[in-house]
Order: sequence, then C-alpha cells, then structure tokens
Amino acid sequence: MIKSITINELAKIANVSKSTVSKALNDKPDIGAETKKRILDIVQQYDFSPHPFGKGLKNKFTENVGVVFCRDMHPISANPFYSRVLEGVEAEIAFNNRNLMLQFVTEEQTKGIPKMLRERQVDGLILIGSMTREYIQLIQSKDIPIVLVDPKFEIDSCSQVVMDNEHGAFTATQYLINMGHKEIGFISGDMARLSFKQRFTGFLKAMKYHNLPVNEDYISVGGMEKGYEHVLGLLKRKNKPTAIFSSNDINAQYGYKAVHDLGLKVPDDLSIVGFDDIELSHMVSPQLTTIRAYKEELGSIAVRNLLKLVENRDQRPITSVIPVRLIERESVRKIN
Amino acid sequence: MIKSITINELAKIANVSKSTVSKALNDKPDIGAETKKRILDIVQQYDFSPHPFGKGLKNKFTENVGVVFCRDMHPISANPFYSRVLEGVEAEIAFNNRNLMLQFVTEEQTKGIPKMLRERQVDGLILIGSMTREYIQLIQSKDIPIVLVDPKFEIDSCSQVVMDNEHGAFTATQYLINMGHKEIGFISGDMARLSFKQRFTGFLKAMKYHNLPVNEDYISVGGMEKGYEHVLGLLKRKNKPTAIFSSNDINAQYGYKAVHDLGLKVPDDLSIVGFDDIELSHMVSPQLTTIRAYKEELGSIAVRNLLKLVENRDQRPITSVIPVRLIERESVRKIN
DNA sequence: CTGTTAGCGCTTTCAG
DNA sequence: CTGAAAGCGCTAACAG
Repeated sequence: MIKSITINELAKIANVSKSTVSKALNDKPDIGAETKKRILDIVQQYDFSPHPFGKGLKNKFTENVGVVFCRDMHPISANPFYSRVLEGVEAEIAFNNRNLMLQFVTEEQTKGIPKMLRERQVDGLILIGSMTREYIQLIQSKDIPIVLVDPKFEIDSCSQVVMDNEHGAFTATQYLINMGHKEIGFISGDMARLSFKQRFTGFLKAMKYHNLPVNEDYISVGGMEKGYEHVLGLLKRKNKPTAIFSSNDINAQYGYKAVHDLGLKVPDDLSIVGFDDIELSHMVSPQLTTIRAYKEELGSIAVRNLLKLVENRDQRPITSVIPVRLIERESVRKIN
Repeated sequence: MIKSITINELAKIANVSKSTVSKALNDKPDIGAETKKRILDIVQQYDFSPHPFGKGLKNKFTENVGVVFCRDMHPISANPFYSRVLEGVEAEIAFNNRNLMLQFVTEEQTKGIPKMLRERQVDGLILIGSMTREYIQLIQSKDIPIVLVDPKFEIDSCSQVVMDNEHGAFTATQYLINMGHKEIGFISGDMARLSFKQRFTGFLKAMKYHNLPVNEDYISVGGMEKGYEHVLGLLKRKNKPTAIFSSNDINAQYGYKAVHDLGLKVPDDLSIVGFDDIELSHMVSPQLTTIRAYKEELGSIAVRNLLKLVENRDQRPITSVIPVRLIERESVRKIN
C-alpha cells in the first residue's frame, strides 16, 4: 500500500485537532465556517483522501459494492448481454462514488461464499446471471443486501431487476403478424430459464390475441446455442413456418446460418425476429430485427436499488421491470 | 457491513490472548503446537475470517488488486477480446486469494486517478487496453506497481504483457503464401496501435522472406471497424488480391460482409485470415482461419507479474510475450 | 465551536 | 511459548 498523508498530519498542518478535520471532511454542523474552509483548502492542496480502512473500521461501511458475475461456459451465449449489464453496474457504482469488487463464477462452480463477502468487504451484492437457486440462498443466508439481475429462476422475497420479457415477446410476435405472417415458429434455449419462459408466454399470448393457432410443429426449444439445429429442423418439415421468433439474438444468428446452409435467404424465405439486441445483431446481414433490452439500464437500476437497501436495512425487497422495445431492421419480410 | 466474530471474541473463547490468536492465524513460529491447533479448530468452527481493514491498517497491504479496463466506445471492436483477458485476470486474482477492484474507463474519459488508487485500496494495478500515454504516466506517478496488458503504445520502464504479434502475423501471411497466394492484401484498424503496427511488420517480413512484392494497392488501413470499407475498396480495383490478412478478426468479419455484398464468396473468391480468434470467428460461415491469442493467459500472467512486483518493490519491470498460434479453419482456399 | 478520549479489528514489539 | 500494550487512520461522544 502506498503511504500518504493522514488526518493526523493534516491536523498538525492546520493547527487543529484531528476531530476538527474529521468534522470538516464529513460536513458536520459543529464547526466554524472559516476553520472548515481553511482545512478544506489544505485538504485540496495536499490532495488528501481519508483512508477507507480507518473509516470502515469505525463506521461499518465499506463503500464497496460486490458484483458476482455468473459467466456462461459457452462464452458467446449470454456474455455479450451480461457484459453490457456489467457496464451499467460499473457506471452507476462509480457515479455513487463506490468501489466495485468483482468475482466471476459459473453456474457449476461457485467456490462457496465469495471471499469479499466472507471478509465483509462489501456493503451489498449484485448478482448477475444464472447462478443456481442454492447459491443465491447461500448468499441470502449471510444477511447482506442483494439485488438479482435477470435471475434464472423465480426467487421470492429478493430484490431483482428484470426485463419486460412477456411484453417484448408479445410485441415481437405481433409485429410478425402485422407483417402478414401466420405460420410463426418459436425457438429458444433452455426453457428452465425464467426469461425464456416469459418470452414464450408472450409469444403464445400474441398468437392467441390475434386468433392464430399455435402449431406445435413450429416450436423447437432447449439446449445451449442450438439455434442452428432448431431452425434446420423446422425448415426440413413439409409445412414450415414463414417466420420465427427466437427468444434470443444468438440463436437467431445461428438460425441465419441454418437458412444459409439450406440455400435459402433471410428474410426472403424466412423472417426472423430476435430478442436482446446484442451488438452482433446489427453487424450481420441482413441486420436483425429484434427486441432491444436496455442492458446498461438493468445494471444501473440494480445498483440504485441496492444502495437503497444498504442505506435502509428494513426496506422491503424492490423489483424493477425494465421496458423493452422493438427495433425494426432487415430480417422480416412483409408478405401477402 | 455485516458484523461477525472478531479476533477478540475468539481469544476469549479459546482462553488465550488475541496476540496468540493472531500468531495462530498467521503461521508464526512462536506458538505451541497444541495451542495453535485448538485455536484453528475454533476458527473453523466459528467460520472466522480476519477483517481485512484491521489487517490493512496495520500491515499496509490491502490484498486487493485493481483493474482498470479501458473499454472501447465501439463495443464490439476490442471488447470481446479484452473481456476474455479480464476473465484470465479474475481467475488468477481469485487463485491468489486476492480481491479484484474494477474500474472501467474509455480512452477519452478517464476521470483522473482511479478512486481505488487515490484511497490506497489496492496493492497494485492491471491496466487493460488502450488508455492514453498521459493516463498511464499519471498513474505511474503515484508510484504503485502496475502491469500493462496489450498497451496501445510502446511504454518504457513499465511491466507489460503483450502478444507475439509479429510472429503471429508472419505465420498468418506465410500460411497464405503456402496455400499458393501471391497477391496478398493487408487491412487493419488504427495503425497507431502498437499491436497493429507489429502485425503489419510481421506481414511485411513474411512477404519479404518469401520474395513476394508488397503491392501498396493491396493495403488499406485506419479507422475503427472499417473492415467493410477496406475490403470493398480492395475488391473494386481492377487487379485485386486473392487473399487478405486482417490484423484482427472483427475487421475480417466486416470483410466477409463486403465480399458477400459484392456477390462473391469466401474463400472461393477471396481468402481471409484474421488475428485474435474471438468467439465470433468460429460461429460464422465459413469459419475464420485466424491467429489465436491466448487471452486468458495474457490476463493471468499479468496478475502473476504484478504480484511479484508487489511483493518485491525493487523488482525490475517485467515484460512477458505470450505466444500465439495459427488456427486453420475454412476461410482460406488453396490455389494453383 | 474545538479538542480530548476511546475504540473499531488487527499485528507487532517486547517483557515475562 | 504467551500476553500486555501500542498503534495503524479514522469517527463519535462528550467535555470544555
């Protein structure tokens, strides 16, 4: 650790006691205006920052927030999404003048209670991604404020920030319908994921709302990054959908590949709508029409809510739903 | 901060003084074997972890390592690469039982000395990505151990971890030559970047080594994510290259799009080799032949070197060069 | 309004 | 081998 000026030395320089310096630093009322100014000037001049360890030992706040980032083993899958969430988290933490302590875990490998929590180095925790229910409960048992971002499961009595998955999926499906499609397929990764389940619900509701039958043959779900296989399967049947709603962009991309490999084209032969709006989706051709999730927003709201929980320990759990919106690009063709 | 058992209470339970507990905890020699065992058992039983603030205040080590991650404004560009580096950094930090404090900056916006450094919350710093020279010097002036990962510029007297860019580029180019190509183009982003400069040098050396002329018309560089424009430009000339070495995978991807939009195909009409081996590169069709950079390795070596510097403050700067290797996939055609 | 004092949780000297 | 005491940098209670 680099040593530097302390409150004691500062006090000596200013010719006051260290408690007076402390008062100046912490905007306490019982201090004279000129004294305060004089001290603050010296603080400026010497570029003094109070040492957080001294503070923390005393007042029990670390001013650090912990982030446990559950990364996917299949790195492309969820990571481009969660990386953006992390950026939102970081920005909001910095804005609130806290420090961010990061730990990665995978769904399978969590290494028990995070070190930063065991050592009480953080005031609260943001949990990003699809950690197991058991892991979350383990952390909850330590009685520290936590906020979940896009959890894999429905978790009761826990603050969380989620997307408006159902509405997004409804919108996506309705868009396809409005573009004249009636034979609409649905593909998705692991349906155990809450988000995907909700997106499926939104899909079904839109179909129902528009009095369209849902053809079981047009639905292909499960696995990790199996979009290629899903789309291939759907297109090899005798009667095939004219459009597909994919519950995430990655699988939509893999779908592109399947269409391409069959010698067909998007959107001429198959229209596709995705969900998430990752960077990749406007990089490919044709650019993917998709539902944009405001990923940084998910992160920053999570931090804001966490900070509320930290400041007020008997605040009830907060659930925030972040809106989404349709981004029209080139992957859907109007028919009839 | 969650309160929990302290060394004092532990001492009481074990019926010894807290100094004795401390000795047991820190493997000091002057303590009886049975006493030590008894204490350690109680430590276990109560799941005690010494509070790092108490320790830090005393011994001047925080056991935190700071990571300043310079993210690209154009998020797809460098980020899939650096994200993997970050994973390597995290893993190594966890392995060494440290905590990771993260701050994002952009090249343009650095917000001065990172808070974690100003407050001396970290023992050392890993700087990932293309921050400006001025920023690095600012941090260096604080006299804290730092290690640069893939810096944008040549920086003297500073520990750094870099890829074997020149050799990788040589290998890539030579591979194209061995596949029968003679008219080889080179595209790249901003040539101010050290890595790209070195990759260009490797390209030139390979051409020279094989007595092939370098055609200025086949070289198109500069800008951010301008691979599309670069390739389009090269292919619209009357005499065009049969192959292109792209100094990174992202631009190679954009190159695909250009080829595609001209109604041509990779590798039939143009062979392409990239550099970096990001996830995307085996997701696209045809899968991209590229030079793999071991990104996690870059990160973990950086941490290992940093820790050496922390432990031994008069250790000279360490530079590590991480090897790379060619990954043959589908984007190169053998000709003649 | 200002300063003295105690103490947060820990390590380290040093006396026993 | 063990423990008492001091002190790391800070804040807060309380006298003055």
